[in-house]
Amino acid sequence: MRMDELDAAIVRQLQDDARQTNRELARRLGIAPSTCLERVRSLRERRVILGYHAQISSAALNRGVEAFLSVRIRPKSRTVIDSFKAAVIDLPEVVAVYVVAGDEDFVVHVAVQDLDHLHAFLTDQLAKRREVVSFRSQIIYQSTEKQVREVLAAP
Amino acid sequence: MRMDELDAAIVRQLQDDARQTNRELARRLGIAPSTCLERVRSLRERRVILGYHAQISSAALNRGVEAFLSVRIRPKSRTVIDSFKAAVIDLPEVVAVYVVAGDEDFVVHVAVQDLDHLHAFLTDQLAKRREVVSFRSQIIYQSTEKQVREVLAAP
DNA sequence: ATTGAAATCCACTTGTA
DNA sequence: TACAAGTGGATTTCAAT
Repeated sequence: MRMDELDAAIVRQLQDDARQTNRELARRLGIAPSTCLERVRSLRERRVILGYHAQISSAALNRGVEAFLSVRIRPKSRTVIDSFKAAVIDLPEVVAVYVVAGDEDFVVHVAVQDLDHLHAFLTDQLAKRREVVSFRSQIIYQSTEKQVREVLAAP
Repeated sequence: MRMDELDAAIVRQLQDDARQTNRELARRLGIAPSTCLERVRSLRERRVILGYHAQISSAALNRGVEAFLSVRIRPKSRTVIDSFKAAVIDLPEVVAVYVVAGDEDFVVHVAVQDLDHLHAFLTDQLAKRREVVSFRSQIIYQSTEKQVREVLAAP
């Protein structure tokens, strides 16, 4: 289950470009294509690589406005938490749901076409729920995402 | 630049699995492989598809603890905003940086090995910066991400 | 585990409508 | 714009180390 330097390099490469050919990947790492293929297969089986996803322009999907909504709910019982999470993730405006510790209980990442739709979502979908005590909005002006590199364990 | 139903279907498929072969993709959509290839190429050229990325298990990368840090800075000048953003994105603990409107100015998504490292990051890296007025932490217990589907424009 | 070689499969181009 | 067929190249398997 442990990752060596080669696994880490493969992971870095595939995070950067998941569609590069196996040959190209092998060449960059200085190993044989068959070895590379076996490594990648193992990483998938060990659930180090969880999947391969195309990154899509939000604007092209007609979702020009994104926001984080930090939501406080009550009561904080498992059933209420689970049902809120399940209901919210199914809404088409929602991109991601995070259960968090802090002032609020959830962070909901939404992506909508414009500010009107954001407002409509807040009032018609979120505020209407009885378990929602309060929420806070953070409209996203810019976002920068990075590759996640392995943290080396102490030797 | 406009997307039709076929483009939307391709985008959905590649969000789900970016490594499926062009033939497989074509078969699912009921079109010829050459047609499919041309469509995908066009989507890349039009910057609808921005890239292809492997999704990696945080735990496998030795980053078992994730958090959102909402940060207030001062002054809110462009130079300070830009330099804070540039400095923070380069820190290895940081996964993503969002410039936001709301109570705070930034949301910083971090992924670290454990709570000790989170605390060290907050005190040694974040709180030390002179432009940081205050911040708020939300530790992520669970996260659920979704596919983003196209919002259809009104006909 | 890693490899080279063989066999299968696919990407990409071209030609046609 | 869509398709079918062809070719060069890639993926994948496997025997050997």
